[in-house]
Amino acid sequence: MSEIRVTVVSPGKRAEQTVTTGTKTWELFRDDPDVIAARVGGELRDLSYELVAGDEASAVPIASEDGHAILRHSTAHVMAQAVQELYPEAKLGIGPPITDGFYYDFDVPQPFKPDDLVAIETRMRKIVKEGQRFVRRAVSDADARAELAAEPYKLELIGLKGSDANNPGASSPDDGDGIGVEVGAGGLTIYDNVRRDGSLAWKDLCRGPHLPTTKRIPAFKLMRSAAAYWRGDEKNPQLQRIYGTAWESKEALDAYLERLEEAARRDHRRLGTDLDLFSFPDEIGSGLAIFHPKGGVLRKVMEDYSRQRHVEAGYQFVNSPHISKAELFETSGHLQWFADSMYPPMHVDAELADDGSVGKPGQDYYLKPMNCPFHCLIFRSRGRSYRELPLRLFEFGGVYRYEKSGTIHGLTRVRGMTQDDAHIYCTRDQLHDELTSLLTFVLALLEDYGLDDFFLELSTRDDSEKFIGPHDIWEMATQTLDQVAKASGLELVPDPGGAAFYGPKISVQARDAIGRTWQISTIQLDFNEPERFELEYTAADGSRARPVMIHRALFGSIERFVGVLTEHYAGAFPPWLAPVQAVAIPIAERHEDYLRNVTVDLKKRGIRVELDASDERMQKKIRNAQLQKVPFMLIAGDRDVEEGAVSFRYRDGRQDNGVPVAEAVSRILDAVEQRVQV
RNA sequence: GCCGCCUUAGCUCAGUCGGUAGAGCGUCUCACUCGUAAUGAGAAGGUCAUCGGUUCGAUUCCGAUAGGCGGCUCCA
Repeated sequence: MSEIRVTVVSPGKRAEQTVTTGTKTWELFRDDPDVIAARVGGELRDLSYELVAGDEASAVPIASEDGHAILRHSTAHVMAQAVQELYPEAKLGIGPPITDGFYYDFDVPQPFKPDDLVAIETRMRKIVKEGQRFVRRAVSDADARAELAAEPYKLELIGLKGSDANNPGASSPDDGDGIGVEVGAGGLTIYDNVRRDGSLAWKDLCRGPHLPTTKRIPAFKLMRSAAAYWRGDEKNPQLQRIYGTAWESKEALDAYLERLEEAARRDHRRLGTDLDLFSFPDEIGSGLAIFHPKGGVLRKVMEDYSRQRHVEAGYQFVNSPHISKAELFETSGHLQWFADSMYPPMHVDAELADDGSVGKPGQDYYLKPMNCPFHCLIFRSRGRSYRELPLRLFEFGGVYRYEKSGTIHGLTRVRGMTQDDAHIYCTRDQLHDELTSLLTFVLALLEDYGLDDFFLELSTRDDSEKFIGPHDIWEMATQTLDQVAKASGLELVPDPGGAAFYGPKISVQARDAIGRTWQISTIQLDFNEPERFELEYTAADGSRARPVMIHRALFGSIERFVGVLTEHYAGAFPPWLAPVQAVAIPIAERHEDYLRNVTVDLKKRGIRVELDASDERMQKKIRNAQLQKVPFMLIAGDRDVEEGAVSFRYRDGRQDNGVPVAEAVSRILDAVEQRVQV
């Protein structure tokens, strides 16, 4: 038996160690029960990994990011075993860890019902209790095929892995489709689940690594089941997916569940009702919102401020109708590409002659899904000079899209919306500067709204045939977007192949209360419509040239932005946006007149203030204002009236007593003008 | 669009193993005039989403439609 040198790496420390050959990784970390795996030479390994000379190993604690992923992946295996024990006909899809949990897909004859999940969870607890070991075993492709002959989806994955050699981009371990979790870049491995008596309980094609045993799963819970298309493709069969979560302790699991409940409390759909902002009456139709007075004032403030900023940024304001003849959308191309997601046409003016023959053919009118064709017509309405460029046309344009029913979601995915839409026509030479200033404009505006939980996504073309337009402008525009985005210091997520067919795009992706992302701002180049509308301007040398067109929306849609902002602030909007900025609360009825004067003064200064003269006790009035998340409460009783003061209460419970009325007024005005949160 | 689940008062939800329904909050009325998150009493309010079927009888069982929720796909 010989000896080898290995290095144990821990934060800020490297310790060389001599061990005998055949030493397993777990022996390095035997003193720490929280260690469930190791990173050896950059690769995650099981604790049963046999060390070789020169290995550098660091511990992976269960509560780390890697540790969570391993724990959840292992829990997914336990779930799959439980499912196949209970439903032997179930075929395995994939089962990767995801943010805060894991899922596993199954092809089963009957979708899972809520009771099934309870049964599966019970069976999982039994498997955990059994303390089955996860045992890694390398297999050849041929052996894997033989062993997994009954698992058609696994066989397909093995086939995909084979094709990877020729097509590295097909499915790498890191492209987020979960397939890499099953089949790594190297040779295939199978993990056996082995009972304490040595018998084989279950096995799965898997890259690993895993926990040493199922006993090391401290806390887990199955969350829900849902259908998912195999390999994410609508044309493939739908599998039944079960989502679950797993944590290093019962406490961590409870904290996570509490976090979900907290998120539900900030859900804009709930707050929309609680704060009386908006609603979706069934009578109107799915995805069509009405804004109540408080939501209306929120929108008005947003729109007013947006208009002001657009004036400053050199935009011109235009308007266009909500409907148009089909011809316009044939010219723009929208009908060819997006007819399915447009509301069907209104056929008008058709007349039949007495003999039943067509007298007058009539016209098809469509609700507009986009504002750009109208703006192109404005550009084309007369001859344009290079001196007018960049021409920036802005409109709060109402558009309607017949989104698939299953995608409708509160204000964040609607069928009728208002875009803060503008189209910029410029020369190629102006493109770089225009994109640069645009992105600065976008980010500044988002900052004004206090939004900070977002990232940028750069959608570019790939080599496929679907993209049109000159390569050099694609390249230049993509580079410009990339440079400007990187200079912003924000996370920039590449989205290769995600561009629209007619141009590259940069978008701002905001996260909602439970982490779903929604596109808000977008800046998009369009090499298509100037062509289709034959847009031209006269250049300095008298020649005719085609402008480049930029689509851009900052809120994206006002509706979605209201939804995102509502969740961002959990309904506690900063004073400048708050539907009601201050409530005056008299301690007794005799203090009403005094406070009424204060509110009159505030209203004159443009503050949205209400006097609560209801028949309630003042404690109840404070509670009501608190629940409505009103930023400021001005409370007055005998002492305040005597002193010409108010008790100035913030919605977080802070309070300053005896604040002179003038100071109270200026505090409110300042907060509103500075657009600060309080 | 696909899969599953759901729809009872303005809101949040009980309930009826098939015999047409309750609570809390909110609303209205009255009393109380109160010092920092719920004063008390009373009243009104529901064709149990809609339509069809089964049944002596349907809010309850079945089907369809609409709407919602969670995913998947999609998102110009």
